[in-house]
Amino acid sequence: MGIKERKERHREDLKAKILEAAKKLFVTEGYEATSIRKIAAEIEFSPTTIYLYYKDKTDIAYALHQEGFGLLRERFSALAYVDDPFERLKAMGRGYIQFAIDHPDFYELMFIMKEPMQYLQAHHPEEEWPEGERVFDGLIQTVEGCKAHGYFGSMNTEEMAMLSWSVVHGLCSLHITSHFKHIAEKCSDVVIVKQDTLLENTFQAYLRLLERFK
Amino acid sequence: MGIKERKERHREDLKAKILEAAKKLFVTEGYEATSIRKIAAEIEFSPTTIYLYYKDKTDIAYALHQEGFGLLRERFSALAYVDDPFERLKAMGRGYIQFAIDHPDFYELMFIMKEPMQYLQAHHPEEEWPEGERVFDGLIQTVEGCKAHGYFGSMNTEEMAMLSWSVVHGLCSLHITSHFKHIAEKCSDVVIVKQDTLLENTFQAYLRLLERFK
DNA sequence: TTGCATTTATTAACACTGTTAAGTAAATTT
DNA sequence: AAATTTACTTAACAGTGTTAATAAATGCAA
Repeated sequence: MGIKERKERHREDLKAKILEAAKKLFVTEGYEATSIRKIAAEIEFSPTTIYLYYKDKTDIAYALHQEGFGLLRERFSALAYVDDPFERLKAMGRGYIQFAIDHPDFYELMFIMKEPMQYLQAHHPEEEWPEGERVFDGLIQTVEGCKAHGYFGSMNTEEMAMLSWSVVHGLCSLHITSHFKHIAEKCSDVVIVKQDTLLENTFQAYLRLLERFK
Repeated sequence: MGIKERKERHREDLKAKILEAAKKLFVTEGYEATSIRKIAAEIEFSPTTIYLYYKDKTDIAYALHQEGFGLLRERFSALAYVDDPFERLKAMGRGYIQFAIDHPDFYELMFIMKEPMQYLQAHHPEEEWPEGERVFDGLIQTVEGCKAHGYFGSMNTEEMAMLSWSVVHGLCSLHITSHFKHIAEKCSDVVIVKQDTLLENTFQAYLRLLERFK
């Protein structure tokens, strides 16, 4: 009974091809400009065929959102071997920021846009955002490790993780939406010139704050 | 020569009426659902008339963005009389968070969406986002006051302001885009139940961090 | 007051968008 | 060989932002 399997394979192939085309358009032209019709043209199928493989556009958005998390995890995977948890926490923060700079469109899809989360809520209400949880769990464990090494004495682990995430996300989010750019000129204290270093400096200010807790 | 003035008044009136209609739709149905045609129907004009008063849709987005900043400043104005700068800083943070909870759609337009900033860049490249700068200046001055009272000893003022903004924006942004909701369940340490208190608790964790600097 | 010019608003249209219902052709099963 | 399922397409709906061309209202000079 290999026919059914061959068909299933073919189906998976086409689904992957659609996503590949969507990704290509998304990376080069952004999410809004990535229309169903353009994806269809890219793979030389009719637009309605897309709907046989993806429920709607938010479904594709979520699939791309998952791709983005794959890239982020790839970056973080190298940090698993950093033994000192505080060093790891710092490196995670830098890695997160660098990811946002390197892949602003993916970052937007993963942490700024509503569409992927809307899809999750609408079509899989039972599942709890596995991609996000997986990364957040890594953060929780790192913070836990920091506590074991004498950092953040009285602080709640989850709150500390949440705070660390909020800091770097706040920075990345304001950077990507170009809110920073319009405020950065004010902060031209000779030192701060490049926008990226403003991100780094603010993040380092946060780290200095944390180090006080040793 | 009062005719020209009367016309100008009439023109301003209609421009205001358009914005009022846009605001009404925007608040009740969100930005995406606020179409030019709907705004036009609301004020009983043809859709193209809108373009005689606003360049394009991002122009309207920016006008609403300004309205939002008016609301935020209104909230902050009451804090000008809080003498202790650290108390003021804390209150500003809480006020900012509460604003995001009370007016999520405005918050989105002000700090998450790209459209208003795009309009600013495209049509007024010389101006430097006056709304944002005005609020940020208030923050800078408050941080400066904190330093004068012995807080944040060695820290750079701008970096400290940036960090404070990033923390609260990170929290609000993740809250509004409903990224928190899908992670919050994991943090159900008996204590943390409501999502809003998770925001408050994380913010307080940040404040505890800051207080160490006294 | 009449005729002309300017301002203001409208109609019609372009080029798109996501999405669905209905129809067709090919592959598979009976 | 006939019937049925699967895979895909065509046509269409209902909307979007935006612009060019046109009509109506207004102000001003003769």
